[in-house]
Amino acid sequence: MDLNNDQPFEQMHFVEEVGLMFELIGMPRMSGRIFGWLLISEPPQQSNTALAEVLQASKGSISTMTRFLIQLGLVERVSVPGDRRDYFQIKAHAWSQLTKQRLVQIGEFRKLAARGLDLMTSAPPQYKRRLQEMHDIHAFWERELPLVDERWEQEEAKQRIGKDT
Amino acid sequence: MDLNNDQPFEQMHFVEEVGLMFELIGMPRMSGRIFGWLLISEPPQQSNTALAEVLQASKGSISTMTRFLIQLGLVERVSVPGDRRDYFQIKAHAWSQLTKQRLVQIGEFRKLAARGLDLMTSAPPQYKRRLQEMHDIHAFWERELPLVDERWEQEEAKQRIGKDT
DNA sequence: CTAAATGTTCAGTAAACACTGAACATTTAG
DNA sequence: CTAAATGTTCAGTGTTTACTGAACATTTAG
Repeated sequence: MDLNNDQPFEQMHFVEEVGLMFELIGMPRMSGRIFGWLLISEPPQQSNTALAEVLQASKGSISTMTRFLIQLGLVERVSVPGDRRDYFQIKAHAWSQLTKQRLVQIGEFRKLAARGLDLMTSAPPQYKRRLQEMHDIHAFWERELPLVDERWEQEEAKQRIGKDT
Repeated sequence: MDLNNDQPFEQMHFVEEVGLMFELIGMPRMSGRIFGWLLISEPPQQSNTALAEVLQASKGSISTMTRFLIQLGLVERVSVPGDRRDYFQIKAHAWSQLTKQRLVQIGEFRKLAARGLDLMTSAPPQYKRRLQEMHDIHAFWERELPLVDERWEQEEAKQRIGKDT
């Protein structure tokens, strides 16, 4: 393990754990490390160069992965007048973005089930149940997910009252 | 592309699409192919040998991936008296199983956020917002997901009335 | 018993993927 | 203009992962 940097061990451990978590859900570990560091860094804005140094990673990797995180909607690029460096920070409502992504996935699964049913029009009804269930549950979540997400946003807005912005 | 089997092109295309979908969500493509075929096969029960033949895959791969699907709770093994082959079929309520898996993941994210907040006890409050939001939204989903899932099971039970089992 | 059929395990291989580091592009300062 | 700083792209490399095929185990049939 290369600990040739001056970050407290616990912070780097946290970063590594977020990396492993991201890997678990099918994303590059390095994207998780970046996200992890952006969760705890002070200040929350960090430059490409700073990230490369803290995470002991190549510029190329950082560049690719920050773009990946931006594309996911989890991170945003911020620039400061008179400073040509780009800074990155966690996007507000990053997690709702992920929910929206998930919604697309659910839609794909529903469509796939529908296409499967098309292939089985002449099959006995009990053979179609598997696909029918797959179709119906995804159609159900496609309806419900946005409603729950909306409730979250209302609840969050309520909490923010009295805590300024 | 090896089409050295007598399955209609459209069925194999469907199988391949399910394979790609599984890959997209971080699972082995072959596990998706097996699941895809089990969605449309007639009958819904298929033996290890039959799967290997239809999908043009090795016995080893099929053996490993069926166990993987069983472990996920998506597929179950069924045996027939007087037939020593094992058969596999899609499990009823397979998708609710996946929801339960997802719930565990959400819990892990919430805990991770909590651990992050522990590292920042002495940081200025506005720096803690990122982690606070991460924590709160996951705690929210941890409460809501089981409720929505329960509603689905009720709705499904309603639909089954009049359609026998 | 042997032979055939079914299934699992695992070492080795092939393919996919993350990551590095160098070359290149662009901007800013002087 | 040049030099330094920042950022991107991409070919090559190393690692991880999926997959194959062979050896082995187990069951059934004859």
